[in-house]
Amino acid sequence: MNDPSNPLLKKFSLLLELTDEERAVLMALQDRCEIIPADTELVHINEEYSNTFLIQNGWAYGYVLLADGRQQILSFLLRGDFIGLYTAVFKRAEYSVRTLTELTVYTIVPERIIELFSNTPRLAAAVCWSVARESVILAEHMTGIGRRTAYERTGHLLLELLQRLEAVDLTESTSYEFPVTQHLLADTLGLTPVHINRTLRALKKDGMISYDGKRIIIENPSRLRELTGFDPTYLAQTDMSEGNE
Amino acid sequence: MNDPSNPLLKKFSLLLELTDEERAVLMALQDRCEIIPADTELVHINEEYSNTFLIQNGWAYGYVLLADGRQQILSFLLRGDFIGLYTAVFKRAEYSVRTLTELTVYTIVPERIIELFSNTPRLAAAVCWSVARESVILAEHMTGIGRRTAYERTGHLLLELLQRLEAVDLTESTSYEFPVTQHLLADTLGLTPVHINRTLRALKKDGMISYDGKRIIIENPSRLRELTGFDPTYLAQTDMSEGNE
DNA sequence: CGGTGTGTTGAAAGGTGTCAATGCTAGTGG
DNA sequence: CCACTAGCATTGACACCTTTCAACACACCG
Repeated sequence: MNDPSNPLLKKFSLLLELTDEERAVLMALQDRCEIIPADTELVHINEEYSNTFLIQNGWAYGYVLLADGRQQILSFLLRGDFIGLYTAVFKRAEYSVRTLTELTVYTIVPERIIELFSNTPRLAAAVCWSVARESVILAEHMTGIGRRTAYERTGHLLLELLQRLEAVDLTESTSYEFPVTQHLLADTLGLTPVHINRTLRALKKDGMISYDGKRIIIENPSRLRELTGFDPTYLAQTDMSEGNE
Repeated sequence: MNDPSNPLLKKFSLLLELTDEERAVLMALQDRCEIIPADTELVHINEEYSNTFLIQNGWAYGYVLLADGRQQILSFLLRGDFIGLYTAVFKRAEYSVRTLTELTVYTIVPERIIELFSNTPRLAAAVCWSVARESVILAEHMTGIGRRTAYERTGHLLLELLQRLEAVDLTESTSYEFPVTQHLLADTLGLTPVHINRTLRALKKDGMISYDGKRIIIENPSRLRELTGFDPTYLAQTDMSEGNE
């Protein structure tokens, strides 16, 4: 019951000192473990939520589709991230979510999340924190797309992913597996696949990264941080309001 | 105590049927009414939150500043919107907030918000809903900046504002006061002031809007909705999960 | 009345998009 | 084991949207 490797316990432990009761509630929240194939739609925009998941392994992404086929990737979802958490507060999904790789998830019974609010206020606050954090990451991506050059925002995203993957032990030094196609990367950064390709090559040529199609190596993290104005503050996972601890 | 014109009661009433006790708690949340001059910094990024407000009148905006002076406006905050709500979950501000016009606000004691989580779970869920809604609007702006043309995203924003202002009785038919400078509009939409100017003129020339520098009139809402792919679903204020009602 | 902020306009430069062709790799089936 | 295919990455030429730079008009205000 106190399995320290459990992703949900680990995630929430960063935010607050969990009591035994809270640990028990969190463990009970997690139903069963499931494997979902790559490229599967998990949440469909405007439809009623059916499931909530916590990612154990693999990548997924949230996105919005425009009428003419253009799409915008809103977020990459990694180990420890929730999928469909909004089920706790919204009736219908506000955007779609799709698996990128094969995904190992813990399924979560949505009703249990709602019960959190009644019975364990500190955990409710932590859920609220998760929702808010998503919004912070969105804000950062938005300033990227709106005000950074292609070069800056591409580097910025790669650094963000390094940081987030590091927090869940999916990096090796400054490299990580990167299952994102350039087309998807383009839809994330508001560029075209062709231009993403050129930008990646520019990053390679400048000695900032290596990339063989499967794995990203950040060759010169500190220089890249300078060039892209990357400030990891927004990713901090330990700054929950003390009033809830 | 049951003042139906109170903005906070009105806001939350849309989400759930408030009990008398909940009404009382919400009223007690609101401390005093205050007037803040235009162009005042209310929340400073990375600093500890000092205040939470609920807007009664006037405009404010959230923004992020890059090192070299570039800035991205993240959101416009209107009547009924919270400022610094994140104080409930974050220790430090994730972005700055500044008044655009003179602002009439209700001040809210942050500690009281935290108490909400312990004592009135349904209100806690409503706060969480507010946080989530912000994230939904951010997502929509992001797809705008990332995947829509200057013309589309400008029209889209003007339609969004029409819809949001309508919900708080600040429109006259399809027109509303618009205190945003073109420079600020540029920083919102990821464009330059010059190009915003040209885009607004194009919208005027096409008979979509009128604009005299102070007031926007949407001349042809349905056509503009078509042209910009505006789907107001994401702004709905009545779709909180039933589990919390 | 001059200063400052805002809006407007034109010309030119440049970043990014579009179009199109080629190469590469993995998977499939004969 | 070898075509064959499909998807993705790569590259070049060119077009175009948006930016940059610059100048001017206008309103507000001390």
